Amino acid sequence: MGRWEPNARGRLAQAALALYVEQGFDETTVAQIAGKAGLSERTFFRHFQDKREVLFYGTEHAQELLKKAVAGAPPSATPMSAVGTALEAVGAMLEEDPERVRLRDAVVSSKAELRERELIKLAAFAAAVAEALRERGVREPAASLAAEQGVAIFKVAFTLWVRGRGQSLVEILRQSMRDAKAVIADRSR
Amino acid sequence: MGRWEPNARGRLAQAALALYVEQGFDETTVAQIAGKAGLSERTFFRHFQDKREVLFYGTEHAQELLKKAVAGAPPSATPMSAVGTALEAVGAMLEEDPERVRLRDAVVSSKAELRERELIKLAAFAAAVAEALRERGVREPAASLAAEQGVAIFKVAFTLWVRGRGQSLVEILRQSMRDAKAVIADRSR
DNA sequence: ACACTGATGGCAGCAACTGACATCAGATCG
DNA sequence: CGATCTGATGTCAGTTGCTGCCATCAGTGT
Repeated sequence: MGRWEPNARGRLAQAALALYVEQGFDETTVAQIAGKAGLSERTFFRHFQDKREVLFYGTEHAQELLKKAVAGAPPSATPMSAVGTALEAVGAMLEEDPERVRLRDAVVSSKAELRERELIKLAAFAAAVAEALRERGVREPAASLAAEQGVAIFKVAFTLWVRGRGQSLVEILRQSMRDAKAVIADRSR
Repeated sequence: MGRWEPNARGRLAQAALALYVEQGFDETTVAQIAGKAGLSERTFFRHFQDKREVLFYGTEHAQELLKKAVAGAPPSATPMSAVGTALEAVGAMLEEDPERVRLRDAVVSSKAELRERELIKLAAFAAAVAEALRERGVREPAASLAAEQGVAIFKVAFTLWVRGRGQSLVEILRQSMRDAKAVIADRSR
């Protein structure tokens, strides 16, 4: 498969993040991003459906990780514990490059349209997890509930991690899961 | 407070829903909506930030309902039970005009951009509930967790209701909360 | 050399959205 | 009752995200 300059998508994503951080999302034009990546505006839209989507390059990978982790959990595992280990796997992945994650999060958090896109990615995660659970024999609505609960816990833990200092995301995740259990079991005031 | 024709916002929302249902979201132009409501395109954007936002007219009301229900729960109520009754209140409200809710849901579900907007509204609900819980003295992260869990349960229950037949939303909500408890307590396979 | 395929660029065009300015209905005041 | 003031609306121009269409160019296989 012949190419011109390799990894056009990656170059676009990198250029976009840099420009969004530098001058803001609204103030950045797609033409600028494309130019910085050495491509035309038209080509940008061949690689990303949106001006926003470019910030979520790599998301599919995390989703695959989730599905495989759920599928690979021991048969004895309960739905919630399978989801828990899957979330920890994603958490560990994010901790490999925390600076980049925080930078991206700062951009995303600054604009409502970007938060929207993030939420739909999380919803897709939940759907993928629910499907993986169903393939393990978990029935509805337990599958969807476990998946949604897991993602909800992840959201809270991730926020704590980003806004906090140094503490390990995986640790925060484990603690949040314990807290969630207590809350939903009405063992909390 | 003088007006020309009263309730411009409501007229725009109604016209928009009708056109979105009739000819689809993408095929409908803002100028058409404005025209149908007897207003100009520019004025549409004075009432709604977006072409999408018009579908979520009335959301603030539901959010107020949520906050008041949480605030009004008896002091002895646990966070999760306070959230539960608040969700039931919203569920009951939706059941007052099920046809309209289903119609709106059909439009929203048909387009990713609209689902995005819906998700951010739900996130706003969660944030409002968490705040109301904090004002009851619930600490973090229990407040956020209870709120997020509640919204996650609501999402699942609402989907079951819309896709199902006749069954009461409030009933489905109650059952889903029981299911969620079992799932997260690992009492489910 | 030749055609073939897939990635790219260029261009035209629509529609969403914004800013600036004029205008008009109705309330308030003298 | 008329002048004025305020807020909602209309008009117009302009930017930009995004799409369709067609030409072109890099690299592959024949």
